[in-house]
Amino acid sequence: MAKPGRTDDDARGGGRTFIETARRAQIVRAAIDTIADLGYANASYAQIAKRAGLSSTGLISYHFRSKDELIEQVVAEVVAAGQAYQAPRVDAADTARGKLRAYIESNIEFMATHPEDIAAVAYVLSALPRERSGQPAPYADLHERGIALLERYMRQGQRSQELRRFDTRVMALAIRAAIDAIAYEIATGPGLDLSVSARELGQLFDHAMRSGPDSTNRRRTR
Amino acid sequence: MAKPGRTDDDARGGGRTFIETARRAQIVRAAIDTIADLGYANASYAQIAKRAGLSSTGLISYHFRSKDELIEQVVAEVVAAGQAYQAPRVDAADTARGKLRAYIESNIEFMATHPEDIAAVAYVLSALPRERSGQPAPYADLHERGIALLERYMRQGQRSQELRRFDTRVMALAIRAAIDAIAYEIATGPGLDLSVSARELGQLFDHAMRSGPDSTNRRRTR
Amino acid sequence: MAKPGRTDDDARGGGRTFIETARRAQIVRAAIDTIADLGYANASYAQIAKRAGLSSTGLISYHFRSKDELIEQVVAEVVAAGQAYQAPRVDAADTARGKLRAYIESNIEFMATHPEDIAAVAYVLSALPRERSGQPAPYADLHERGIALLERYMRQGQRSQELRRFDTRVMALAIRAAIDAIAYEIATGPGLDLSVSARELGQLFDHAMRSGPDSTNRRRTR
Amino acid sequence: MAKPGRTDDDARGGGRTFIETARRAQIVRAAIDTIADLGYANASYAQIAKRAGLSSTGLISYHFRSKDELIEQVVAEVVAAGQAYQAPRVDAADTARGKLRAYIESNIEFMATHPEDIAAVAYVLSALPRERSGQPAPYADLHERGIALLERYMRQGQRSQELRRFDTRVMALAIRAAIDAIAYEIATGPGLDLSVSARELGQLFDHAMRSGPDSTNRRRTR
DNA sequence: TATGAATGAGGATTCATTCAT
DNA sequence: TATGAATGAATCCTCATTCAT
Repeated sequence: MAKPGRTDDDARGGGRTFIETARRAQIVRAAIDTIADLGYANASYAQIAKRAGLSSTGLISYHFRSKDELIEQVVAEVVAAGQAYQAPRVDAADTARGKLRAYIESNIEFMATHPEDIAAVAYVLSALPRERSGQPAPYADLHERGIALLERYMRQGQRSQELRRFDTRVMALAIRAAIDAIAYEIATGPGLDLSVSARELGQLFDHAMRSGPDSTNRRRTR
Repeated sequence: MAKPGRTDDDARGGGRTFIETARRAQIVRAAIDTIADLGYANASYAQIAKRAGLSSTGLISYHFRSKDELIEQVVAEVVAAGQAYQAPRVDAADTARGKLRAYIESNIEFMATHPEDIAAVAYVLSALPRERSGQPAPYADLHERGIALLERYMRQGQRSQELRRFDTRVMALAIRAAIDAIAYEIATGPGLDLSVSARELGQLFDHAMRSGPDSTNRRRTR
Repeated sequence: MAKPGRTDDDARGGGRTFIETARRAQIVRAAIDTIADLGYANASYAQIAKRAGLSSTGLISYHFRSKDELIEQVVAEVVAAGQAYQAPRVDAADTARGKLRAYIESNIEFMATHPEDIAAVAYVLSALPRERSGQPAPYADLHERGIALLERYMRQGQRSQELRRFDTRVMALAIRAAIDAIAYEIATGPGLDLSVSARELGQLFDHAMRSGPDSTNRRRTR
Repeated sequence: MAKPGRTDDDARGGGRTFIETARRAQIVRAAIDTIADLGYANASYAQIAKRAGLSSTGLISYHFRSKDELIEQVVAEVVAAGQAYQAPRVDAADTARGKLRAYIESNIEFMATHPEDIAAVAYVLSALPRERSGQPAPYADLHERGIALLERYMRQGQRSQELRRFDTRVMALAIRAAIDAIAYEIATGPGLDLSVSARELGQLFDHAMRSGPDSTNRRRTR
C-alpha cells in the first residue's frame, strides 16, 4: 500500500514521493509552530492541522505512523538545521579557545534567530519523562553529544595549556545551560541584543576557562 | 457553604480551617511526587489522588478551584522551601563576591537535595506556554526576581571593584542556568558529586567575574 | 480513587457499590441487546450507551476498564444464566441416556427462550480470532467444557451398555452444533416449535447413540 | 469510462475485461486469506491490499463498488468451489440414504481440505447482522438452499421406507450444523482425523435416520 | 488501470469537573 | 468534608471511499 507513514521501511526515505516529502515537511513545520505557540501538551493534531491548513487530522496520521514519529521528526529537523549552521563556524577556528568561543557564539546566533524551532524542541525535551523504567530518556544522547564535544575541546585546550585546569563536565554543562538561557532570553524578551550577548557570553567563559596571567593553576583538590 | 477552593477570597488563606489546610498540603505534596515521577502531562487528578490516598478525584476539585490553582501551589510550595533554605546562607556572607558564591552553592545544595521538588517545578515551568495572548508567562516574575537579586549583588561588587565590568544580566542568566543544569545533573545522573560540583561552579563564576589578577585578588577565607 | 472499572482488584466484586453493580448490569444488558441487534462489529460504545439511556460513552469506560472487560462480562452473564437453568434439569435425570436427553432439551429451551443472549455470545465468540499467535482462542475453554461434559455422560452410558460404541468427541460436537443451530432457528425463524423441536432433537440423538436392539455393536474400526 | 465496480450492469459479469476479471479474483483471494487470518473485523482494505501485493487501497474500491460487494464475492467464490466439489459425489449415489451419506462425507472433506476458505466464510456469515431492518439476512438463501436439498433427499428416503419418520427440518438443520462443527474442528484443532470423522458422522446420522433394525438394514457396500 | 493523496466520520478512551448524597 | 457517579469535550487513530493524475 505504501501509505508512507505506515510502511516499515521508513528508516530510508527511499520511497518518498515529491508531494509526500513536501507534505511531511509542511506538517513538521506546522507542528513546530504549534508547539512553540501552545506548548507540547496543547499541540494536538487538531491544532497542528489547523495551522497547516489541513482539513482533516486524518492526513497527519496518514503521513506519520504515530504522533511519536511526528515529534521525532520535529526534533530531527531542528537539530539538523542547527548543526548545519554551527559546524562550519566551529571548524573555521583553529585553537581550542577559539573553537569553544565559536561554538558558544554560533550556537547563540542560531538559537536566537530560530526562536520557534528552539522553543519547540525545548518543550518537547522537557515534556518527556526523564527516564522510563531503566531505559534512558528518549533524546538523552542529543544532549550528551553536545556536552562530549565541548569537553573534547576543553581537554585539548588544557593539554596545550591554553586553558586552566577545571572539571570539564561541570564547565560544559554550565556553558550549554547558559547558551540555552541567553538564547531563550533574546528570543522572547526584547531586552537583550544578540551580537552583544553572544560576545559577552564568549568572554564570560573565556575568562572562566583561560589560564590566568598569574598562572598558579590551582588543581582541583579532591 | 464556603467551599474553600471556590470562594473568591482565596488569595489569602484567611478562612481556612485546620483540616482544609492539611488536605491542601497533602494534595500538593502528592502532586509534586506525581509530576516528578510521571511528568506534567501524565499527572492526572486520578494519579495524584491515588498517591494522596484519596478515594475520589472530586476531592481535589473541591479543595482547588482548578488544576491551574493546584499547579500554582506546587510551584509556590517549592519556591518557599528553597528560599527558606537559601536566604540565611546568602545573608551570612558579607562581601558581594561572597554572597554570589553563597547563592550559587546553597542553591545547588538545595536543588540537589530536593530532587523531586525540583523535577516537579522543572516539568511545570517548561510545560507552560511561554506567553498566553499578551500576558506574560505565568511564573515569569519568579525567574525575574532571582535574576534581579543576582544583578544587585553584581553591581555592588562592581562598584567596590571586587568584580570586573561585564553585562550583569547576561552573567546572571548564565549563573541561573548553570545552577539549574548542574542541579538537574546531580539529581538524575549519578556521575556528579554534590559538594565538588557546587565548589567547581562557585569557582567557575568567581573566575568569570572577579577583577583581573593584577587587582587585589582577595581569596575567599572560608 | 476506586474508579470501579479501573482498580486492580476487580476479580473480587468486593468493593462494589449497589448503584455501581446496578449500572454495570444495566450496561451489560444494553451491550447484549446491541450486539444481538447490530452484530459485534457495530456494537460501538455509542450504540450501547444509546440503548442504555446513557448520555455519555465515557460512563461505560468509567464502569469497565476496557471494552474487552465489558465483552467478557457479556459472555459471563449469559453463561451463568444458562448454567443456572440447565444444571438442575440435567441432574434430575438418573441414567446416562436420560441426562444426555435432558441436556439437549433443556439447552434448547434456554437458548430458544433467550434469543438475544444467545445471539450476543454467538456474535462475540465468532468474531474473536480463532487463535492468536500460539495462545488458544479467548473463550475456547467454554466450548471445551461443554463438550467434555457430554463425553463424560456418553462414556458412562457406553460402560453401562445403554449406548452403542461411537466416537464420543464427534458425537458431542455434533450434538452441540445441532443444539445451537436448532435454537437459533427457533429464535429467528418462526417456523419451528420449541417443544416439538426439543423432543425431536432428543429423539434424533437417542437413536444415534442407543444400543440398537440388534446389539451387534460394531466397534470403531479405524 | 466503464468503471467496472461502479456501473449498474454488475449483476452479470458481462462487460468485464480479462485483466479486470483477474484483478477481481486476485483481490477476492487476498480477502479470503486476510479474513481467515485476522478475522472479519480486522480485514481492512489496507490489510487486504497488502496481501494482494497492491500498492493502493484505492484499487479495491475501484474494482468493487463497496466493501459489501467484495465480501459478497468472497462468499460466492467459496460456495461455488464447494458445490463444484460436492455435486458429482452426491449425484453418484443412487439411494436416498446413499446420497445423504455422500453429502455429509463430501461436505466434510471439502471443508477440511479448504480451511482458509471455510474460516473466511464462517467469519463473514457470523459477523453479519441476522436481519437488517426487515429484510432477511444477507446470505440466508445460501443456508436455506442447503437445508432444502437435504430435506428433499430425506422425504424421498422416507417414502421409499429407507428412512424412519422424523421431522426433516430438524434433522437437516442438525446435519448441517454438525458438518460445520466437525469441519471446523478438523481445520483448527489437530485432534480429529478427517476420514475417520467423516465416516463417523455419516454413521451417526445413518443411525439417526434409518428405519429400525427390524427393517431390511442394508449395509453400505463401499 | 493504477497510484497515492486526501477526506471526514467514527472508533475507544482519558480527563477535569460537577453534583447529589 | 468526602465520596463516587456522571458528564461531555478532547485525545489519537483507523477506516472506506473519492479524486486528480
